[in-house]
Amino acid sequence: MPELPEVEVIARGLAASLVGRAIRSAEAVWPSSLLGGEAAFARTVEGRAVEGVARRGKLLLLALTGGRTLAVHLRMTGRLVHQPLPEDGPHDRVRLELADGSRLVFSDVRRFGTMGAFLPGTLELWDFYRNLGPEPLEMSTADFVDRLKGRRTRIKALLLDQHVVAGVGNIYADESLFRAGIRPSARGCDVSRARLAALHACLKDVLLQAIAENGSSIRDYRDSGGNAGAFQNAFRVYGRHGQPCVHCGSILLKSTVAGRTTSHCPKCQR
DNA sequence: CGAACCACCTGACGGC
DNA sequence: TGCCGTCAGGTGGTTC
Repeated sequence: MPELPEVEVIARGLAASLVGRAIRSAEAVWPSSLLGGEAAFARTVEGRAVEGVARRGKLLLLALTGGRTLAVHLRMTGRLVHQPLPEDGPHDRVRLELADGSRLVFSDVRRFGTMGAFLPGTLELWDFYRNLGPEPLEMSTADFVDRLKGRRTRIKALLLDQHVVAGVGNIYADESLFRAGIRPSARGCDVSRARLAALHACLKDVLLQAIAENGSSIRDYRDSGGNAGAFQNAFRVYGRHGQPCVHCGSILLKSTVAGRTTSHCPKCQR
């Protein structure tokens, strides 16, 4: 569910409401959602205060006192919500009771999401974290182009590969490729450097616009305050197969690329 | 190296 | 009403 923009919105919301608050206790309603054991998790976070909230790719990173890090990957249906008035939900997986009586809840219908607590210096040992590619909003266009240019893989699969670029998912892959006029099934090596540079610009544009609109809510996504986003109203291709292209009126096609449902315009994207 | 599958889970929706 | 197939913002592993 949440991709880079949604995770960024959540991180900003949590930074505003959580920094300075201490974790009194941790309760794992569904311990399998934790990386590592429940006891070690509780031991690492209990008594620690939140010093800052950041995002890396689709990962939420809460910096805790003592150099510890609480990392959360929401996968498809995860939510991380700060509740001033704690209220149990049917899909709560981990509940963190804060010293002021509020609660930080990690809930996740499909249970794909994970939460892990890391001691100083150990986050970098986690394969998923260590192998993340650069941030699309921070990397140079030259670096972006280089990472896609030499590859025979389909360009949409490259965008979705978190080792190539971190944070892009199905929505923003389709939307950025449409804006750049590139077919999702084109191979990286078959797209010119100029068009790859244009793709980087379009990707940054669409990510920034989505962040400005509080992310995209299709069914499950909610920000840290439990509110929906609005960028779903700005989709040009995602989920619109069978409907007319906003640019040329051609019927948008549906296909599968990298195992994911894909929508594109046969006329505007080459 | 690349692509096509399956797996992990639950819930919503459409067809019959 | 209810059963069944299909699909979903992600990632990881296997096989060919």
